[in-house]
Amino acid sequence: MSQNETVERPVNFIRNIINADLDTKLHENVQTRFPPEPNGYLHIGHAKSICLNFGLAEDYKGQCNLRFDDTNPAKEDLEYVESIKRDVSWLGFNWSGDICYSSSYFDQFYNYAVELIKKGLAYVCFLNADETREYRGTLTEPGKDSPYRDTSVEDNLALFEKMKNGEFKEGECVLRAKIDMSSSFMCMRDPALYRIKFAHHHQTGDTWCIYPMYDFAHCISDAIEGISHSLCTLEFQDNRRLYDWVLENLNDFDRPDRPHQYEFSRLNLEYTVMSKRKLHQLVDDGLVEGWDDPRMPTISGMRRRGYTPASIRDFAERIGVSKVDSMTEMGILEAAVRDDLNKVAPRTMAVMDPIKVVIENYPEGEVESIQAPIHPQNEEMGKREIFFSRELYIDRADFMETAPNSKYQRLAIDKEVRLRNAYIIKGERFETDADGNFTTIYCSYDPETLGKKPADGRKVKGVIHFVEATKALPAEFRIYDRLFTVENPAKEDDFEAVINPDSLVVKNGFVEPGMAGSEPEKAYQFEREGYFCRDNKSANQQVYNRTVALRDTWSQQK
RNA sequence: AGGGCUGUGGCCAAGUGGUAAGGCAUCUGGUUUUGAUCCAGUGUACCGCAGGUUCGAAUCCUGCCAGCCCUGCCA
Repeated sequence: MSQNETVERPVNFIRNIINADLDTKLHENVQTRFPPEPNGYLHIGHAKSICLNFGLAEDYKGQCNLRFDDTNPAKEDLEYVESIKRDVSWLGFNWSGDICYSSSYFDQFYNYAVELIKKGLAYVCFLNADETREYRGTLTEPGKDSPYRDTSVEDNLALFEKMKNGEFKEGECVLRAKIDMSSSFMCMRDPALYRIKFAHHHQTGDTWCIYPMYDFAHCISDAIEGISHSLCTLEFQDNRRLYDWVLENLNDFDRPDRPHQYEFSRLNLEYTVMSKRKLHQLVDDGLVEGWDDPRMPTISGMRRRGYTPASIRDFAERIGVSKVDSMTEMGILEAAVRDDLNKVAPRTMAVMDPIKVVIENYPEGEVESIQAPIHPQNEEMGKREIFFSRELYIDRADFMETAPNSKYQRLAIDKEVRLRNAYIIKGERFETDADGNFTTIYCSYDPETLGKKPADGRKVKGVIHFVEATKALPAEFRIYDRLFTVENPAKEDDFEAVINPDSLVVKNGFVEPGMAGSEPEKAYQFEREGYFCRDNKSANQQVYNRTVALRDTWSQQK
């Protein structure tokens, strides 16, 4: 085993390759890169790639670049480069050195294209898009050579220069690699290397009117940056032949330690969509509030929802890396957040669907202060002040007139229950409105049960949460659920038709007064309910987003 | 015979010839002023199927089946 190998992380096929390359001294160190195209917001699938690339660099004491793959100005925008930088930083990763842009290598790409032309390996082709498609052949039939394939090197050089100088119209011609029109790899049938676009580029302005294609730019960018292991997703497996072809035909890069591409499977998560196109569509069609809607699988959405960087990194580690097309259960993501939040989230109580409770034997006008632990398993987090008085709120779900069975542990008439952090109370009677909904529950309390069990030894198993009515702060709760009703919405003809109508349910209730100064994005556990954070877009109001509910083994049992 | 990949318990995923890790989920106990957490325990996995090689195969060979990707001047 290589001494460079670390023991903490789970093994995967990429680590095996790296270990082998280090052992054979093919590479001295590990250099990776995360290469997003700035044409949308990052999502949890990107997070998997970010954690992989940056994680590898960290573990092997190598480096990882953040490189914007900005070769198509028509689709890209500065807004996206800003959001991507923000998301990567938020996840806790530091790119090595300055941010990289493929566009900063445009001069070099141009020169390498000239090198290929001079070697007779590239030519300017005037076939239009339709003709090119016809000439390409099909999956089962070879293509045929372009009539421009045998243009002389001198003419190609001149033509390519004219392309650069804007002497041709958009779409009039492209620079193509001269490879093999009968290759079984479609991407090897004389692929386009450069196309004309009179578009303003967010980095290079109007300097260029020709832009390199992904397959030409990506491998060279990797090589320029000295990337050792270039990791991408499965759909680029065929493209690897072109990646290799380009580098092997360029004098600067035709060497054993040039970058090599390895492909892993992209993340698919149940009940959501991961393609940028579909995510764009949800935003554009107004089906969600925006890229950072807490129901979106985007990094910014998850952040607003209350996910932490630690939980996302842990998730990435838990799902591993392989080449299998897979569909990951939401449960793994949820388990990862719960594990993190359970440790760090201060506990507090919130009543999201309030019913008034009147403690009839409690003195009128009196408000009692109680010190409650901020985290029952972690004394060091200290205490918080909560209140108790004659009037309280409990959650509607915690009261029934009569217990349905012996397992019922909540409040009912003639049944005792513990109020979390406070006294044991007993249901006495109730009032309803005209529709039969409970409006007020009248209870009695046992004054000898604050912080202790009943002296007579009677058992009170149930515990419900509450807030004191006069000091409670009104708050809005946004209860989020899966965005789609089916496991794999991408498979639907119209994925927007299977959006979960209950993916957001808004409730209005109360939180403890101590929540007045709660920070946006900071995780709290509303005891017995779940993990919540103050919405980062509603800073002046008491608005809480539910990150994830507590694990519930009870409601499933019926 | 287009080509490239992949098939290990419900979901992820180790394993690369020596007799199937781990996580999530499930279920069962215990603790508990969160039906949470925590603790302990819990799986007959025909290792896609069928042959073959071998003392021995998830691992090697052959054939088959299934799924995903490839015919953008997108990435």
